Amino acid sequence: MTDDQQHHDDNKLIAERRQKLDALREQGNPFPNDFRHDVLAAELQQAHGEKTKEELEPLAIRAKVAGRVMARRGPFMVLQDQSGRIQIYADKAIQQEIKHWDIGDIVGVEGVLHKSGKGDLYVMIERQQLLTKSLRPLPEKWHGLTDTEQRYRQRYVDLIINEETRDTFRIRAAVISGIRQYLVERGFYEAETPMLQVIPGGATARPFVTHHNALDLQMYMRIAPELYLKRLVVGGFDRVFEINRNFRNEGVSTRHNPEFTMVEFYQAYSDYRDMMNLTEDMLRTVAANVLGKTEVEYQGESFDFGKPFARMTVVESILHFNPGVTEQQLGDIVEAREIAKGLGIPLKDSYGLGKVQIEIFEKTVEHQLKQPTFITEYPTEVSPLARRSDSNPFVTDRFEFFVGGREIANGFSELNDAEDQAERFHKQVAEKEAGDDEAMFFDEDYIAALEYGMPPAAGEGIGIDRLVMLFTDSPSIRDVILFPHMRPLHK
RNA sequence: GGGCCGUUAGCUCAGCGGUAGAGCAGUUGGCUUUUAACCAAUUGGUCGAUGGUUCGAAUCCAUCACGGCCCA
Repeated sequence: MTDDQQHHDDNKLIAERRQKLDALREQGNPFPNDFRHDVLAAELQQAHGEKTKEELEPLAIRAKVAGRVMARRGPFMVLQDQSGRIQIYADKAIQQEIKHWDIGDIVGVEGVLHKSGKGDLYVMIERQQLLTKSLRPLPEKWHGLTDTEQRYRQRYVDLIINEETRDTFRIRAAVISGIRQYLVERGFYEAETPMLQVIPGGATARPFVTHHNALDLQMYMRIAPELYLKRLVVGGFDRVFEINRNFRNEGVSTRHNPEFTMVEFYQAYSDYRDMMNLTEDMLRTVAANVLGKTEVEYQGESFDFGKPFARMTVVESILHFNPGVTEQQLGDIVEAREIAKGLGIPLKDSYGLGKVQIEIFEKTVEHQLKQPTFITEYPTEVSPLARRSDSNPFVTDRFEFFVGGREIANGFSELNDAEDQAERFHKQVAEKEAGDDEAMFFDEDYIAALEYGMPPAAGEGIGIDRLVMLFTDSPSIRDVILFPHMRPLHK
């Protein structure tokens, strides 16, 4: 596209700004990079916001601030930097000099800090520099950018204009660093395991398929880091974790994005009960540190991370939320199938009792688990990587964690019996061959690792996105992912 | 994949068969310690796209695109 066409395509607002930029070019480089701020807006507000005008004036505090012009109010402008906002004031002479500044421009300003009659801090401009000309007009100052599609497609605009969006991603960053700090303080090593895998393992899900040209090899985007992290436990990393993306080739919804962030961690010489205790303490700690409290307000409901989390088994929870159902019925494959059919759950012939129970659980219990709740004793049939319960081989030493009716975490005592693991893989392969494209592959090397011996261990994965949704009162997972996936626009 | 809803100025939205509108932003001027600053004037549009119905379509119908919510 030629310059002429480019200019022709601009609307009038952009064309006007482009003319100002052209004028700046004639005077020199319009994109200088020699201004250095020495303080952030929020630092000024925090240090001096409470001072009276009389207290502040004699101090004659000098400040260099830089940021984006967000509003104009007579001789004042509002500057926004990463930390917050500060006003700047231009006398008549300076006003003439900065007449070409537009809302959205990035500027640097130096002067003395003052307080206005109404009690707001401002920097009285002595020297000023336009650092970057903004060519596109920002959305409206009062309503901000509300169009969901544009907020997701142009997140940078959303971040400039909507403070709630900035807050959401600040909290996200704080949650991730809080979890990282919690684990590191307890002796966990952070690891990075392959995102490109030849055998996608560690979960039952449809993977993304890709191709490595040089090796001429079909590869998969990982669906979980689990099997690699447990190889590290075999290798002697008794406490290890990874915070990174998983990819699952599934639909998108308010709760699902094809790539999402998990923290997975493994701890040798511990079991699933230790993991539940750790989870409870970690989430309580992170909530307190990030939110300043342990009650979480979410979409009109309140969830209390301060109280001990409820714990019940899969069967107990089904009985609790289905008063007409008895434990005997749930334990019988024929009767359990009848119950599921009565609930309108489609069943495959291949489903065993454990799978049927979980279908009933997901349909009738999951969405009702509002307050923080651990559900334990998941059937072995649906837990191909978890250790069987010593007292009841039908179930595993596994739990899932729910808040607000959503699964947030999944953990278990690890299966470290190589022969049992091989058998479970064989079952998965049989299911895959029967048409279940979510079933697992047989991972020979993982079996080999277990044959070297993995210490008794437990591990867990926590869905970061869903946790951040809770902590930021976000109704959609897309609100907590900076650049959620969208269909490309044509042309 | 199915159902419902949406797409109009840079942004937020009215208009729902008869000349395309408002607020903010922009431009010009005034004011000059403002707080969604204010006052006056003013610019700005393939009404998502393509077909159709009609004397006449932003408006009704169909198809498509993109998005949202709910369901599978």
